[in-house]
Amino acid sequence: MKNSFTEENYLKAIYKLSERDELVTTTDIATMLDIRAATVTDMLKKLAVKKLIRYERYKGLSLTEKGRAIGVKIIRKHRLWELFLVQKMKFRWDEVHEIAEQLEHIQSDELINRLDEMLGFPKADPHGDPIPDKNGVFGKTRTIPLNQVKPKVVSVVAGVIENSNTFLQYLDKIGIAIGDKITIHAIEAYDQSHRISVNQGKEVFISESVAKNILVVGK
Amino acid sequence: MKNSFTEENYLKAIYKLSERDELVTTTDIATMLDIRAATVTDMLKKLAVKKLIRYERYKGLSLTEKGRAIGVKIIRKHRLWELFLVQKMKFRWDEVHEIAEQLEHIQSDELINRLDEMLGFPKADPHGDPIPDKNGVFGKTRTIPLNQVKPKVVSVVAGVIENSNTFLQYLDKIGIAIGDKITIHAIEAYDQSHRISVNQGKEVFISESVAKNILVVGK
DNA sequence: CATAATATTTAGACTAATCTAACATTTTTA
DNA sequence: TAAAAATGTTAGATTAGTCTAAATATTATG
Repeated sequence: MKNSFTEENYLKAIYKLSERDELVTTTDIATMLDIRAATVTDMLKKLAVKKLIRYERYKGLSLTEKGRAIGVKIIRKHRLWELFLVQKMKFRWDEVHEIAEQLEHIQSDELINRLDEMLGFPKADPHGDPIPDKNGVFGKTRTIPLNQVKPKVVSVVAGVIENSNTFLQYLDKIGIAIGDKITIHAIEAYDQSHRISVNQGKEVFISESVAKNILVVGK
Repeated sequence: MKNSFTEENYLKAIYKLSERDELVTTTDIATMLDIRAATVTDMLKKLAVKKLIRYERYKGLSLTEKGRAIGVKIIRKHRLWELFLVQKMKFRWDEVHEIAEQLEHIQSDELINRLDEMLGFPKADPHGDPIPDKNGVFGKTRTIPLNQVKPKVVSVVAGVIENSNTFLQYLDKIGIAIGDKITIHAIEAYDQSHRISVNQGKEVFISESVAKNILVVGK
C-alpha cells in the first residue's frame, strides 16, 4: 500500500515523459533518472504488477489512472513546495529545486492542502510550471513568451522556458521575479533587444533571447 | 559521506537514550525503534566503523562528538518543524509528530536556519521540549509544572510533561496552547484543583493532575 | 557460586534497488 | 531485405536494512 520514494520518482518521471508522448520507453526513463536500462526494466515489471502502468515487453508503457494520480500528486507537491520556499522562505528560484526534490515525498494530504491554501491556490510554480489542484487537474493558464507581447501592454511574469540556474540567476540579478509586472517600452529594430520596465520601476535592457525565455500572462 | 534516514533515526534514538544514561544498550535501541536486537547489533557495527559511536561487544555504546552532532541536529529539525506546523500551518499539537518524523530528514542547513529565524529562534517546541541552536547547544530555560506556581503570578505555557494525544487534545479543548499566559486564581484545598484564567480570559477549572502535567516558565 | 534468566551477538536468509555482462528484439540503413 | 545499430531484457551479483533461530556472554538469584 505504501509507495517508496523510488517508486514515486519513477511515476513522476514517467508522467513527465507522458506529457510529450503517451508511449514511454525504457531508455527515456533510464536517461531521466540517470540509472541503467536494466534497472528500469526490473522496476517496470513491479509497477505493472501493482497496476500503476500498462507494460508489455519491448513495447513501451503508459500510466494507468492510478499511476498517473501518484505522478501528478508528486508534481503538485514539488511545485507547491518550490513556491513556498521562494515566497515564504525567501529562497531564489534557482535554489529551490533540490530541496523540493526531498519535500515532494512528505506524506500528508492535510499539510499539502494547507500549503496550497496558504499560497493562495497558485496556478504555477516559480519556474512557471503549472500546479495541478488537489484532484490532479491542471488549470489552463496560457502563458506566452515576453517577446510576443506588444509594447505598452502590461504583463505578469509567470515563469521561464529554459530554467537553467545561470538564467534564473541572471533574472534575479537584473531584478525580475515571478509576479513582477513588465511593460515593454521599445524593441530595437536591428537586434530585437527589448527596453522594459519592471513594476513601473527603472528601465532595463534585455536581449531577444532573454525575452523569448520569459513566460508571461497577459493582464 | 551521506547519512541515510535509517542511520539518522538510530543516532536520534541513541541521543535520546543518552540523555537518561550515558551508556546505551542494544535492547534499549531495539525497543525505541521497534526492531529486533539482532538488527541493532548489525547497525552498531556500521556506526562504529563510521566513528559515530564508541562500541564494544556486549559492553553497550556511547555517541562520539560526530554522532552526537547528527543526533542533535535531527532533534533540532524535528522540533523546529513541529513548531512550524503548529504556528504557521495551524496544526494541533497532537497532529504534528508524524509529519515532523518525515520532515526531520530534509537536508538543507539553509532551510532549517531560515525556519529557525522565521519562528524567532524558539527555545522549545509545542510539547515544551527544548530546541538546540545551530551549534547543537540547548538553552537552559528551566520550566516548572503549573502546580508549583503561586496564585496571582502570571506564567507562560511552555509545554507538557506527558504528551499523549488525549492530553493534548484535552488542553486544546479547554483552550490552552503554547505561549498562553496563565494566572492561577485559587487552589481548592480539598482536591488541589486549580481555578485559572488563560490570557486574562474567562476562568476554567483544571484538576491537580492536569496542573502537574503543564510546564510553564515564570514571567 | 552454580545455574537460571536476560541480553547480546552470530549465522543465514530475504527484499528492494541497483549494477554489469550477455542475450534478444526491434529499428534503421546500405 | 539482410546486416548493423539501437533498444530492451535476462541472469547473476551487490548493498542496506531487516528478519528468525541458534549460540554466547552477562547478570541475577536460590
